[in-house]
Amino acid sequence: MGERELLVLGLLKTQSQHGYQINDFIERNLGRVSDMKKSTAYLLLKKLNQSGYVGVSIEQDGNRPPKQVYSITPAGEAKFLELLREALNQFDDVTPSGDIGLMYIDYLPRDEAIRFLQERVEKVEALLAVYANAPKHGFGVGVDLSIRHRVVLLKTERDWLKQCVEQLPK
Amino acid sequence: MGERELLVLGLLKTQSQHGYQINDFIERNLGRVSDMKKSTAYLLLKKLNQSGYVGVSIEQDGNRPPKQVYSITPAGEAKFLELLREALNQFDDVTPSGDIGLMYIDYLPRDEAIRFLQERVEKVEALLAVYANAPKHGFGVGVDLSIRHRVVLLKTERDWLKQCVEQLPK
DNA sequence: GGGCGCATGTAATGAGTTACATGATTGA
DNA sequence: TCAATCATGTAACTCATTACATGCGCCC
Repeated sequence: MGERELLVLGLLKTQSQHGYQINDFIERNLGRVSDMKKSTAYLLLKKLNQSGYVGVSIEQDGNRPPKQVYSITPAGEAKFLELLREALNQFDDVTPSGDIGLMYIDYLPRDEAIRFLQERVEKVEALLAVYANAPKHGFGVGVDLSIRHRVVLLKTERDWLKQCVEQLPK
Repeated sequence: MGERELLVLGLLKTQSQHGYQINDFIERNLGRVSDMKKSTAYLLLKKLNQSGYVGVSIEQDGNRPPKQVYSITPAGEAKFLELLREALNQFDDVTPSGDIGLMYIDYLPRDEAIRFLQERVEKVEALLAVYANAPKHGFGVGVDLSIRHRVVLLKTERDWLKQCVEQLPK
Protein backbone atom coordinates (compact mmCIF):
# COMPACT_ATOMS: atom_id res chain seq x y z
CA MET A 1 0.00 0.00 0.00
CA GLY A 2 1.23 3.43 -0.74
CA GLU A 3 0.58 7.07 -1.10
CA ARG A 4 -2.81 6.84 -2.77
CA GLU A 5 -4.20 5.03 0.25
CA LEU A 6 -2.56 7.52 2.56
CA LEU A 7 -4.11 10.41 0.68
CA VAL A 8 -7.61 8.93 0.83
CA LEU A 9 -7.40 7.90 4.46
CA GLY A 10 -6.15 11.36 5.33
CA LEU A 11 -9.10 12.99 3.63
CA LEU A 12 -11.51 10.67 5.41
CA LYS A 13 -9.82 11.52 8.72
CA THR A 14 -11.11 15.08 8.37
CA GLN A 15 -14.65 13.96 7.63
CA SER A 16 -16.70 11.10 6.23
CA GLN A 17 -17.14 11.44 2.51
CA HIS A 18 -18.32 9.69 -0.61
CA GLY A 19 -16.20 9.02 -3.67
CA TYR A 20 -17.42 11.89 -5.76
CA GLN A 21 -16.72 14.34 -2.96
CA ILE A 22 -13.18 13.09 -2.54
CA ASN A 23 -12.48 13.28 -6.24
CA ASP A 24 -13.94 16.73 -6.36
CA PHE A 25 -11.82 17.90 -3.47
CA ILE A 26 -8.66 16.53 -4.99
CA GLU A 27 -9.42 18.05 -8.35
CA ARG A 28 -10.17 21.49 -6.93
CA ASN A 29 -7.61 21.74 -4.18
CA LEU A 30 -4.92 19.14 -4.68
CA GLY A 31 -4.75 19.07 -8.45
CA ARG A 32 -1.11 20.02 -8.27
CA VAL A 33 -0.19 17.61 -5.52
CA SER A 34 -1.87 14.44 -6.73
CA ASP A 35 -2.66 13.11 -10.15
CA MET A 36 -4.84 10.27 -8.95
CA LYS A 37 -7.64 9.39 -11.33
CA LYS A 38 -11.28 9.17 -10.31
CA SER A 39 -11.78 5.47 -10.98
CA THR A 40 -8.74 4.81 -8.87
CA ALA A 41 -10.35 6.55 -5.91
CA TYR A 42 -13.54 4.49 -6.21
CA LEU A 43 -11.51 1.29 -6.44
CA LEU A 44 -9.40 2.31 -3.48
CA LEU A 45 -12.38 3.09 -1.31
CA LYS A 46 -13.84 -0.31 -2.00
CA LYS A 47 -10.52 -1.96 -1.25
CA LEU A 48 -10.04 0.00 1.96
CA ASN A 49 -13.53 -0.99 2.97
CA GLN A 50 -12.85 -4.66 2.33
CA SER A 51 -9.70 -4.40 4.45
CA GLY A 52 -11.66 -2.88 7.32
CA TYR A 53 -9.92 0.47 7.24
CA VAL A 54 -13.07 2.34 6.33
CA GLY A 55 -16.75 1.69 6.93
CA VAL A 56 -19.51 2.52 4.51
CA SER A 57 -23.11 3.68 4.74
CA ILE A 58 -25.55 4.59 2.01
CA GLU A 59 -27.23 7.96 1.83
CA GLN A 60 -29.74 9.30 -0.61
CA ASP A 61 -31.20 12.76 -1.16
CA GLY A 62 -34.62 12.51 -2.76
CA ASN A 63 -34.35 10.76 -6.08
CA ARG A 64 -30.66 11.53 -6.65
CA PRO A 65 -28.17 8.74 -7.15
CA PRO A 66 -27.34 7.06 -3.84
CA LYS A 67 -24.00 7.86 -2.23
CA GLN A 68 -21.62 5.44 -0.59
CA VAL A 69 -20.43 7.44 2.37
CA TYR A 70 -17.15 6.19 3.80
CA SER A 71 -15.82 6.79 7.32
CA ILE A 72 -12.44 5.90 8.70
CA THR A 73 -12.37 3.15 11.34
CA PRO A 74 -9.99 2.84 14.29
CA ALA A 75 -8.02 0.30 12.26
CA GLY A 76 -7.93 2.88 9.49
CA GLU A 77 -6.59 5.53 11.85
CA ALA A 78 -3.79 3.20 12.83
CA LYS A 79 -3.12 2.35 9.21
CA PHE A 80 -3.01 6.03 8.37
CA LEU A 81 -0.21 6.62 10.85
CA GLU A 82 1.62 3.55 9.66
CA LEU A 83 1.43 4.67 6.03
CA LEU A 84 2.39 8.20 6.96
CA ARG A 85 5.53 7.08 8.72
CA GLU A 86 6.33 4.76 5.86
CA ALA A 87 5.88 7.54 3.32
CA LEU A 88 8.04 9.96 5.26
CA ASN A 89 10.69 7.39 5.88
CA GLN A 90 11.23 6.34 2.32
CA PHE A 91 13.34 8.36 -0.01
CA ASP A 92 13.90 7.31 -3.57
CA ASP A 93 16.81 8.56 -5.56
CA VAL A 94 15.45 11.10 -8.00
CA THR A 95 15.16 9.27 -11.30
CA PRO A 96 13.73 11.79 -13.70
CA SER A 97 11.99 10.20 -16.63
CA GLY A 98 13.16 11.84 -19.79
CA ASP A 99 16.85 11.40 -19.13
CA ILE A 100 17.16 8.28 -21.25
CA GLY A 101 16.12 10.33 -24.25
CA LEU A 102 18.71 12.88 -23.33
CA MET A 103 21.38 10.23 -23.18
CA TYR A 104 20.94 9.64 -26.87
CA ILE A 105 20.39 13.21 -27.92
CA ASP A 106 23.47 13.28 -30.12
CA TYR A 107 21.80 10.86 -32.50
CA LEU A 108 19.65 13.76 -33.66
CA PRO A 109 20.76 16.70 -35.80
CA ARG A 110 21.97 19.47 -33.54
CA ASP A 111 19.29 21.99 -34.43
CA GLU A 112 16.53 19.47 -33.89
CA ALA A 113 18.00 18.60 -30.51
CA ILE A 114 18.10 22.25 -29.54
CA ARG A 115 14.52 22.73 -30.59
CA PHE A 116 13.43 19.88 -28.31
CA LEU A 117 15.29 21.32 -25.36
CA GLN A 118 13.92 24.78 -25.92
CA GLU A 119 10.41 23.42 -26.10
CA ARG A 120 10.98 21.82 -22.75
CA VAL A 121 12.17 25.09 -21.32
CA GLU A 122 8.95 26.69 -22.52
CA LYS A 123 6.83 23.98 -20.95
CA VAL A 124 8.64 24.40 -17.66
CA GLU A 125 8.17 28.13 -17.75
CA ALA A 126 4.49 27.72 -18.54
CA LEU A 127 4.10 25.54 -15.46
CA LEU A 128 6.00 28.00 -13.33
CA ALA A 129 3.63 30.71 -14.48
CA VAL A 130 0.67 28.59 -13.41
CA TYR A 131 2.12 28.15 -9.94
CA ALA A 132 2.97 31.82 -9.69
CA ASN A 133 -0.60 32.85 -10.46
CA ALA A 134 -2.17 30.16 -8.33
CA PRO A 135 -4.20 31.41 -5.38
CA LYS A 136 -3.04 30.59 -1.89
CA HIS A 137 -5.05 28.03 -0.02
CA GLY A 138 -4.40 27.20 3.55
CA PHE A 139 -4.99 23.46 3.97
CA GLY A 140 -2.28 22.91 6.52
CA VAL A 141 1.39 23.57 6.02
CA GLY A 142 1.88 20.44 3.96
CA VAL A 143 0.21 21.52 0.75
CA ASP A 144 2.09 24.77 0.67
CA LEU A 145 5.39 23.01 1.27
CA SER A 146 4.55 20.66 -1.54
CA ILE A 147 3.79 23.48 -3.97
CA ARG A 148 7.01 25.23 -3.03
CA HIS A 149 8.78 21.93 -3.63
CA ARG A 150 7.51 21.80 -7.20
CA VAL A 151 8.43 25.39 -7.81
CA VAL A 152 12.05 24.99 -6.75
CA LEU A 153 12.33 21.76 -8.71
CA LEU A 154 10.93 23.41 -11.81
CA LYS A 155 13.34 26.30 -11.52
CA THR A 156 16.23 23.88 -11.19
CA GLU A 157 14.92 22.05 -14.24
CA ARG A 158 14.76 25.22 -16.27
CA ASP A 159 18.29 26.26 -15.42
CA TRP A 160 19.64 22.81 -16.09
CA LEU A 161 17.95 22.65 -19.48
CA LYS A 162 19.49 25.97 -20.45
CA GLN A 163 22.89 24.59 -19.51
CA CYS A 164 22.21 21.53 -21.63
CA VAL A 165 21.65 23.65 -24.69
CA GLU A 166 24.98 25.36 -24.15
CA GLN A 167 26.85 22.13 -23.58
CA LEU A 168 25.64 20.45 -26.76
CA PRO A 169 28.72 19.92 -28.92
CA LYS A 170 28.81 21.91 -32.16
CA MET B 1 6.40 1.74 -25.64
CA GLY B 2 8.67 3.91 -23.67
CA GLU B 3 12.05 4.63 -22.30
CA ARG B 4 13.05 1.06 -21.49
CA GLU B 5 12.71 0.10 -25.14
CA LEU B 6 14.60 3.21 -26.17
CA LEU B 7 17.42 2.36 -23.82
CA VAL B 8 17.74 -1.19 -25.10
CA LEU B 9 17.49 -0.28 -28.78
CA GLY B 10 20.11 2.39 -28.25
CA LEU B 11 22.51 -0.09 -26.71
CA LEU B 12 21.94 -2.52 -29.57
CA LYS B 13 22.59 0.30 -32.03
CA THR B 14 26.18 0.42 -30.82
CA GLN B 15 26.66 -3.32 -31.17
CA SER B 16 24.82 -6.62 -31.17
CA GLN B 17 24.56 -8.01 -27.67
CA HIS B 18 22.92 -10.67 -25.57
CA GLY B 19 20.77 -10.03 -22.54
CA TYR B 20 23.37 -10.64 -19.91
CA GLN B 21 25.76 -8.24 -21.61
CA ILE B 22 23.14 -5.51 -21.71
CA ASN B 23 22.24 -5.97 -18.07
CA ASP B 24 25.87 -5.97 -17.13
CA PHE B 25 26.55 -2.79 -19.05
CA ILE B 26 23.61 -1.03 -17.48
CA GLU B 27 24.60 -2.14 -14.01
CA ARG B 28 28.21 -1.07 -14.38
CA ASN B 29 27.82 2.12 -16.37
CA LEU B 30 24.26 3.31 -16.21
CA GLY B 31 23.36 2.27 -12.72
CA ARG B 32 22.61 5.86 -11.90
CA VAL B 33 20.63 6.59 -15.03
CA SER B 34 18.40 3.54 -15.23
CA ASP B 35 16.91 1.28 -12.61
CA MET B 36 15.64 -1.33 -15.04
CA LYS B 37 15.63 -4.82 -13.64
CA LYS B 38 17.27 -7.76 -15.36
CA SER B 39 14.16 -9.80 -16.01
CA THR B 40 12.66 -6.74 -17.62
CA ALA B 41 15.51 -6.58 -20.12
CA TYR B 42 15.10 -10.23 -21.09
CA LEU B 43 11.37 -9.74 -21.50
CA LEU B 44 11.91 -6.59 -23.53
CA LEU B 45 14.38 -8.22 -25.87
CA LYS B 46 11.94 -10.99 -26.60
CA LYS B 47 9.16 -8.48 -27.19
CA LEU B 48 11.30 -6.33 -29.47
CA ASN B 49 12.22 -9.44 -31.41
CA GLN B 50 8.58 -10.42 -31.83
CA SER B 51 7.83 -6.94 -33.12
CA GLY B 52 10.61 -7.18 -35.68
CA TYR B 53 12.73 -4.40 -34.18
CA VAL B 54 15.60 -6.73 -33.34
CA GLY B 55 16.81 -10.01 -34.83
CA VAL B 56 18.26 -12.85 -32.84
CA SER B 57 20.95 -15.48 -33.38
CA ILE B 58 22.28 -18.08 -31.02
CA GLU B 59 25.93 -18.30 -30.11
CA GLN B 60 27.75 -20.73 -27.90
CA ASP B 61 31.31 -20.81 -26.62
CA GLY B 62 32.36 -24.37 -25.86
CA ASN B 63 30.08 -25.83 -23.23
CA ARG B 64 28.93 -22.50 -21.79
CA PRO B 65 25.25 -21.63 -21.70
CA PRO B 66 24.08 -20.53 -25.14
CA LYS B 67 23.56 -16.81 -25.73
CA GLN B 68 20.71 -15.16 -27.56
CA VAL B 69 22.53 -12.44 -29.44
CA TYR B 70 20.26 -9.63 -30.55
CA SER B 71 20.89 -7.15 -33.38
CA ILE B 72 18.89 -4.12 -34.30
CA THR B 73 17.00 -4.28 -37.61
CA PRO B 74 16.27 -1.39 -40.01
CA ALA B 75 12.76 -1.28 -38.54
CA GLY B 76 14.40 -1.07 -35.13
CA GLU B 77 16.60 1.82 -36.23
CA ALA B 78 13.50 3.69 -37.33
CA LYS B 79 11.72 2.82 -34.10
CA PHE B 80 14.69 4.05 -32.13
CA LEU B 81 14.46 7.49 -33.72
CA GLU B 82 10.71 7.55 -33.22
CA LEU B 83 11.03 6.68 -29.54
CA LEU B 84 13.87 9.15 -29.10
CA ARG B 85 11.82 12.01 -30.49
CA GLU B 86 8.87 10.92 -28.39
CA ALA B 87 10.98 10.79 -25.23
CA LEU B 88 12.50 14.20 -25.85
CA ASN B 89 9.19 15.73 -26.73
CA GLN B 90 7.33 14.69 -23.65
CA PHE B 91 7.69 16.55 -20.43
CA ASP B 92 5.79 15.56 -17.33
CA ASP B 93 5.18 17.92 -14.52
CA VAL B 94 7.50 16.94 -11.70
CA THR B 95 5.39 14.96 -9.27
CA PRO B 96 7.77 13.95 -6.52
CA SER B 97 6.58 10.92 -4.67
CA GLY B 98 6.85 11.55 -0.98
CA ASP B 99 4.95 14.80 -0.98
CA ILE B 100 1.68 13.23 0.08
CA GLY B 101 3.34 12.16 3.28
CA LEU B 102 4.60 15.66 3.74
CA MET B 103 1.10 17.02 3.33
CA TYR B 104 0.05 15.25 6.49
CA ILE B 105 3.21 15.80 8.45
CA ASP B 106 1.46 17.80 11.15
CA TYR B 107 -0.36 14.67 12.26
CA LEU B 108 2.92 13.55 13.81
CA PRO B 109 4.54 14.96 16.93
CA ARG B 110 6.86 17.77 15.95
CA ASP B 111 10.09 16.12 17.00
CA GLU B 112 9.26 12.92 15.19
CA ALA B 113 8.49 14.93 12.06
CA ILE B 114 11.80 16.71 12.32
CA ARG B 115 13.64 13.46 12.72
CA PHE B 116 12.09 12.14 9.50
CA LEU B 117 13.09 15.23 7.59
CA GLN B 118 16.61 15.18 8.91
CA GLU B 119 16.99 11.56 7.95
CA ARG B 120 15.99 12.50 4.46
CA VAL B 121 18.57 15.21 4.38
CA GLU B 122 21.17 12.66 5.35
CA LYS B 123 20.08 10.27 2.63
CA VAL B 124 20.27 13.04 0.07
CA GLU B 125 23.72 14.02 1.22
CA ALA B 126 24.87 10.41 1.10
CA LEU B 127 23.75 10.21 -2.52
CA LEU B 128 25.46 13.47 -3.34
CA ALA B 129 28.66 12.07 -1.91
CA VAL B 130 28.35 9.03 -4.14
CA TYR B 131 28.00 11.21 -7.20
CA ALA B 132 30.88 13.42 -6.13
CA ASN B 133 33.23 10.47 -5.79
CA ALA B 134 31.98 8.73 -8.92
CA PRO B 135 34.57 8.38 -11.66
CA LYS B 136 34.02 10.17 -14.94
CA HIS B 137 33.02 8.01 -17.84
CA GLY B 138 32.76 9.38 -21.32
CA PHE B 139 29.85 7.59 -22.99
CA GLY B 140 28.68 10.53 -25.01
CA VAL B 141 27.50 13.81 -23.61
CA GLY B 142 24.14 12.40 -22.59
CA VAL B 143 25.17 10.38 -19.58
CA ASP B 144 27.16 13.23 -18.11
CA LEU B 145 24.26 15.60 -18.59
CA SER B 146 22.04 13.10 -16.87
CA ILE B 147 24.35 12.76 -13.88
CA ARG B 148 24.63 16.52 -13.58
CA HIS B 149 20.84 16.61 -13.69
CA ARG B 150 20.59 14.36 -10.68
CA VAL B 151 23.17 16.32 -8.80
CA VAL B 152 21.41 19.65 -9.21
CA LEU B 153 18.08 18.05 -8.34
CA LEU B 154 19.53 16.49 -5.20
CA LYS B 155 21.02 19.79 -4.10
CA THR B 156 17.68 21.46 -4.59
CA GLU B 157 16.07 18.69 -2.58
CA ARG B 158 18.52 19.11 0.26
CA ASP B 159 17.98 22.86 0.48
CA TRP B 160 14.24 22.49 0.30
CA LEU B 161 14.20 19.90 3.07
CA LYS B 162 16.21 22.20 5.30
CA GLN B 163 13.67 24.93 4.65
CA CYS B 164 10.89 22.51 5.55
CA VAL B 165 12.39 21.87 8.95
CA GLU B 166 12.48 25.57 9.64
CA GLN B 167 8.93 26.15 8.49
CA LEU B 168 7.41 23.47 10.66
CA PRO B 169 5.12 25.27 13.12
CA LYS B 170 6.14 25.10 16.74
C1' DG C 1 -34.28 19.46 -25.69
C1' DG C 2 -29.55 19.45 -24.63
C1' DG C 3 -25.70 19.83 -21.88
C1' DC C 4 -23.63 19.98 -17.38
C1' DG C 5 -23.21 18.30 -12.76
C1' DC C 6 -23.98 14.54 -9.71
C1' DA C 7 -22.78 9.76 -8.72
C1' DT C 8 -20.80 5.14 -9.43
C1' DG C 9 -18.61 1.70 -11.17
C1' DT C 10 -16.45 -2.56 -14.40
C1' DA C 11 -13.21 -4.73 -17.72
C1' DA C 12 -9.26 -4.69 -20.09
C1' DT C 13 -4.78 -3.33 -20.43
C1' DG C 14 -0.10 -1.78 -19.44
C1' DA C 15 4.22 -1.50 -17.40
C1' DG C 16 7.17 -3.27 -14.61
C1' DT C 17 8.80 -5.85 -10.39
C1' DT C 18 9.46 -9.91 -7.28
C1' DA C 19 10.21 -14.27 -6.43
C1' DC C 20 11.42 -18.33 -8.18
C1' DA C 21 14.01 -21.78 -10.93
C1' DT C 22 17.99 -23.76 -13.45
C1' DG C 23 22.61 -25.10 -14.55
C1' DA C 24 27.42 -24.84 -16.34
C1' DT C 25 32.27 -22.80 -15.76
C1' DT C 26 36.07 -20.76 -13.30
C1' DG C 27 39.18 -19.54 -9.85
C1' DA C 28 40.72 -19.54 -4.83
C1' DT D 1 34.78 -27.74 -2.74
C1' DC D 2 32.58 -23.56 -2.63
C1' DA D 3 31.42 -19.15 -4.13
C1' DA D 4 31.16 -16.05 -7.93
C1' DT D 5 30.21 -15.30 -12.67
C1' DC D 6 27.96 -16.49 -16.74
C1' DA D 7 23.35 -17.01 -18.83
C1' DT D 8 18.29 -17.24 -19.23
C1' DG D 9 13.90 -17.20 -18.28
C1' DT D 10 8.62 -17.90 -16.21
C1' DA D 11 4.63 -16.97 -13.16
C1' DA D 12 2.39 -14.32 -10.14
C1' DC D 13 1.51 -10.03 -8.63
C1' DT D 14 1.02 -4.90 -7.92
C1' DC D 15 -0.37 -0.63 -8.99
C1' DA D 16 -2.74 2.34 -11.57
C1' DT D 17 -4.79 3.94 -15.93
C1' DT D 18 -7.98 3.92 -19.99
C1' DA D 19 -12.01 3.17 -22.01
C1' DC D 20 -16.42 2.14 -21.41
C1' DA D 21 -21.14 2.26 -19.36
C1' DT D 22 -25.18 4.12 -16.86
C1' DG D 23 -28.75 7.30 -15.40
C1' DC D 24 -31.15 11.03 -12.81
C1' DG D 25 -31.85 16.13 -11.91
C1' DC D 26 -31.54 20.84 -13.07
C1' DC D 27 -31.26 24.91 -15.63
C1' DC D 28 -31.46 27.62 -19.91
